[in-house]
Amino acid sequence: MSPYDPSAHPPFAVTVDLVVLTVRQHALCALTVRRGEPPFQGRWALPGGFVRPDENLAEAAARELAEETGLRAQQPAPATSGAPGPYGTGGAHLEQLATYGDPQRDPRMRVVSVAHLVLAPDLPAPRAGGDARSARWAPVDDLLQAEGGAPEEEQRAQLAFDHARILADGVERARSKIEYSSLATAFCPPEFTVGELRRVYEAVWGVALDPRNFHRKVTGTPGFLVPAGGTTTRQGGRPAQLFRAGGATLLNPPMLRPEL
Amino acid sequence: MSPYDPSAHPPFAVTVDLVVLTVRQHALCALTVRRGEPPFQGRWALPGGFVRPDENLAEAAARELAEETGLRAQQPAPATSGAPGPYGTGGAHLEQLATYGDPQRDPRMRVVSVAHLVLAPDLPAPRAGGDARSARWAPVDDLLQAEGGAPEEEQRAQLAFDHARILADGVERARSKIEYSSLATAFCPPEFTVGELRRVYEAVWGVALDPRNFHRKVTGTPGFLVPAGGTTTRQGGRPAQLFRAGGATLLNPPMLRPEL
DNA sequence: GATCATAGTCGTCTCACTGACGATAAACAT
DNA sequence: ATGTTTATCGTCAGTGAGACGACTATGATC
Repeated sequence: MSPYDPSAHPPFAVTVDLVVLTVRQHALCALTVRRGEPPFQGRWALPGGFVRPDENLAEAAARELAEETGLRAQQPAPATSGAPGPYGTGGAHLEQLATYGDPQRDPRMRVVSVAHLVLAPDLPAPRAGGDARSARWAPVDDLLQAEGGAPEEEQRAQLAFDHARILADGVERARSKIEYSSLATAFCPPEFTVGELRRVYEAVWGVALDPRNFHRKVTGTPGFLVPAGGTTTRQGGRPAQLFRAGGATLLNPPMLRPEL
Repeated sequence: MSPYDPSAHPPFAVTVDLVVLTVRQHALCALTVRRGEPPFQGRWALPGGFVRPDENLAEAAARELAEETGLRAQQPAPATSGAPGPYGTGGAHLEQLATYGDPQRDPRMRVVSVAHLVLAPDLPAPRAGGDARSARWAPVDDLLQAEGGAPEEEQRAQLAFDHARILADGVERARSKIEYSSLATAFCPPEFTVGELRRVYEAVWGVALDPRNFHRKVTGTPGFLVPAGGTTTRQGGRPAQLFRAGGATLLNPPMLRPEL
């Protein structure tokens, strides 16, 4: 077989799917949209859509993100290559996750989907997308525990296509990445307190962390947090110092996730 | 725009490219093949090829690996999904790396390439592929330092397409992954000594490690290494105990890569 | 207004682990 | 016999994390 023979390549559709995560009310939540047409009509799915001929994968993901959530998505910085990696999206973090291309993953045709991971602060309004499809935030625990041999009720809660696995992979990526990077700040507003950042870690990992050790760790890591100058009392209790994300992206040594 | 409209999707070609790494003579090397046709005729490139209609991405990568290197590639275990992750390939480790889909990355048509990373022990014969293309192992340092504004000689050494970036991403993945996983054993034969494993780390990271601390670390991590029962003197010096890779895949705490 | 609840911040102690490095062991080369 | 090479065991000091005590500053409640 000769590689790159244009007449030989089978027809593929290429899409981007989005795992958009945020932390709301102490729970890690993912954005889901309700499907308006078969297959999986009425079921929830991850937002996504086709890659257009003139855009790269990151641009397609940013465009879909803007269309589905209204999240302002700045263009991926240099865009000189299709390489993965984080690109700024006006507050939200966007990076390529993985690609899913099982022949049977879409019953209608051969679809290869390049999944992207988005980490966003809790949005003021979880508005639906411009194309009138309804959207909602759902706790990832609810979305994922519906897997396995389950009664009919849970059947309806299951995500369409292979989106449950994509979501699981995205959640795992987020869980491991906040260990060794400053990515947890992507879940926070521009200014936040140490306690708010700690609650992000607790929600993403599903564990309780010691406030004192956490405070020592994050304030003691150079470049992780920079004081923003004010204090806030929005959490109740003693006023807390406000911080902004520092320039450092890598945490060394990493934040340790408690066992079990 | 209606998602999943079959008539609306532009024609994409989907390929897999392979970053095949091994350690030979104290250097991290990558497998490259010489291109026999334009564009980039005569230049070196990463092995790869089209995904066939009836195979998933992992299967396509394993098939290309077998075709280009003769490496026996077992079928990815359950293959119930197109999800990324390691699958056994008869000694060599195979995992999805990232996907590259810039509109201009191939001058002939829109090609989306799902790159995979393969870690293999030093092969007895670096044989060329079945399709008569010449193949060779090249130190990744040579392949990557050819980047940047360089004289004409280095121009010829540069990899075709965006393969230099794909290779760089694969090398970085390997470098970081041996920190917190037992993946370095994928570069070793079934039975190996602590010193051989240390030389793998030294070659991949490009640093010198203290033999005594390294020995303490790897033998003290439960499940990392299991004694194979014999000794060998193939490295000269005092005979060394032979080990096999243990069941543990995650190293906790991780092996620390020295600064700079 | 005193008390309580809540949350933030600073310290202390101990243990695990790492990096630096000394010392010994078992092979081969000369 | 002696030196060289590589493997393996031990020691010691410093860093950082987990456990947890103590104190502080706010709002809520009696």
